Amino acid sequence: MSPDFPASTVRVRFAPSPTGHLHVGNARTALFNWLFARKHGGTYILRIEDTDVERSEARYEDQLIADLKWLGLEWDEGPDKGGPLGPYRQSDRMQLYHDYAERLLIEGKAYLCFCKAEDLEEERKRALAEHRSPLYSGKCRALDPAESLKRRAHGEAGAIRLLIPERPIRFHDIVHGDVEFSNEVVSDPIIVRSSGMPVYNYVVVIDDAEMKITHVIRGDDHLSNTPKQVALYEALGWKVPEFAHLSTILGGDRERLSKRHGATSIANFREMGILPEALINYLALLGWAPTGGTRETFTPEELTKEFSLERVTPSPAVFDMQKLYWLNRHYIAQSTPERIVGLALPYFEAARFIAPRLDAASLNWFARIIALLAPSVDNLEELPARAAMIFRYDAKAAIAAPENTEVLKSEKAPTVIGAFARRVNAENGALSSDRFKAIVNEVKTETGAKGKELFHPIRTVITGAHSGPEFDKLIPIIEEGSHLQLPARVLNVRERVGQFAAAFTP
RNA sequence: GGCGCUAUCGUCUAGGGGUUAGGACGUGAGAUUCUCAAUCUUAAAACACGGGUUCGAUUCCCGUUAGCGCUACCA
Repeated sequence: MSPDFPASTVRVRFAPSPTGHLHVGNARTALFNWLFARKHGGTYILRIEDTDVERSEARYEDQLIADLKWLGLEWDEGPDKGGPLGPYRQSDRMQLYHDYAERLLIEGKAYLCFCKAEDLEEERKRALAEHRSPLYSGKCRALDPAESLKRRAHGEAGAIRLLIPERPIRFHDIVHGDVEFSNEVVSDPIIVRSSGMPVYNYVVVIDDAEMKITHVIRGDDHLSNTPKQVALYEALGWKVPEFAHLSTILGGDRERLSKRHGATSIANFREMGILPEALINYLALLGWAPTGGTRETFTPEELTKEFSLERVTPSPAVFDMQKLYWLNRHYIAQSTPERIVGLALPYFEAARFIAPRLDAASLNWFARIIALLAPSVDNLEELPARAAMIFRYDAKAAIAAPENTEVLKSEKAPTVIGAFARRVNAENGALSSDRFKAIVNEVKTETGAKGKELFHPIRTVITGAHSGPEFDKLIPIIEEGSHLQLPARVLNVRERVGQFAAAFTP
């Protein structure tokens, strides 16, 4: 905890650009801001940074808000909620940026620059080619301010540049410690484009200061921008906030996590059936560890209690899907069965295994399938594939499947299948799991097959695969399913055996 | 190119001037099960390299290397 900021005054913000889906890096930044605010009884603000008009879209803002809410990271002030220091969308704050820029101009802390963008680009390229730093020459720095103002009044378009003082810029970062940049590498940055549109590094300072942000917690891709921003705070005579720059999240190849690494947006994880508490828990462990470093599972409340920015690691972290899955399995097991059933339903509807709005009997039956399969999946999206052998049965495909050839070509397979089929056909009514067991025992005695050589062929006949869930629970589910109204009728055991026997020629 | 940030098992990390360098995921083995998955038990697995400082360095300092970021009238 920072001694400079009494608990009640802590104000932090998450400030995404609505230019795409919320991805894991941003979500982790949002989470750490949220945790820090909650921990200190502070205020958590959502601000939309839409100054890049070409890339910003309203639909992304809605998506962002939906993703954040799904994660449970509710904010206290924001564009949808309002608050005392709004508006919370940068496109609604243009007058403010304009006013402060004029003030800086009048006070001589900034100056007008009439250099052409093409010329600057040319200069830049030349500097790079000659292995020099591509810094602004400072040409317009020498212009007479009064003269510049006059030129602007006459319609000449000019950008506004901040005057960087001739001394090193220092600031403190909670995760990186003291950081120092030479003023020579900053060079007078443009704060307002010649079009009148202010740039990010400028508006972020105006907004953070106006919104009384005490701790700027964001990705470390902004670390190199921070000296510009600190210079701006100082030019405006404002208190510089505390910074905490969070490390980058990388993919398995140690490159910055991106779409080609697979699922990276929060929406992706939700769609694949990752529970929000699992994702929150995983994200918290990416770059942070509790005191002692031996505990892995935390509810959001527990995280709030344990969290501290001082324990955030500065080094980049590789995203590990397997560990996320492990946490997801943990939270699936912790969840109520009703919740998992509710979350699983849409996947089965999409697979056309069930129709929307199940009747009570079907729902009850469905819940038993989920109870049987959910404990062993990484995510909910895997469920329909695991349950497919209940809903669909294709004897010919099972016989043709390469992974079954070893089982079906085994010495005892034909006799086991024959003996099993004969007995199942002799049964009347639904096959109970006790009757099933008795039949298997009789087949065992008759054929002398036991263990895998007995069960693998039987399992293949019933499910089309030689591995799967326990028969004890599976047999009743299949039998009862055959009486339900479903998009495609579930075949009972006898029907399966019949179809298999008809198609099977040893 | 310049500047900055980073460096403990494959991965996420704890730790810290003297430790059997701890935990977790994953991996291997065993248990359980007809089987697969899950689960439980268990094992293997790390201080990037080179110089200092020190009685002693993985830990502190400096370099090297590597990775990443910034270097825009993008955010």
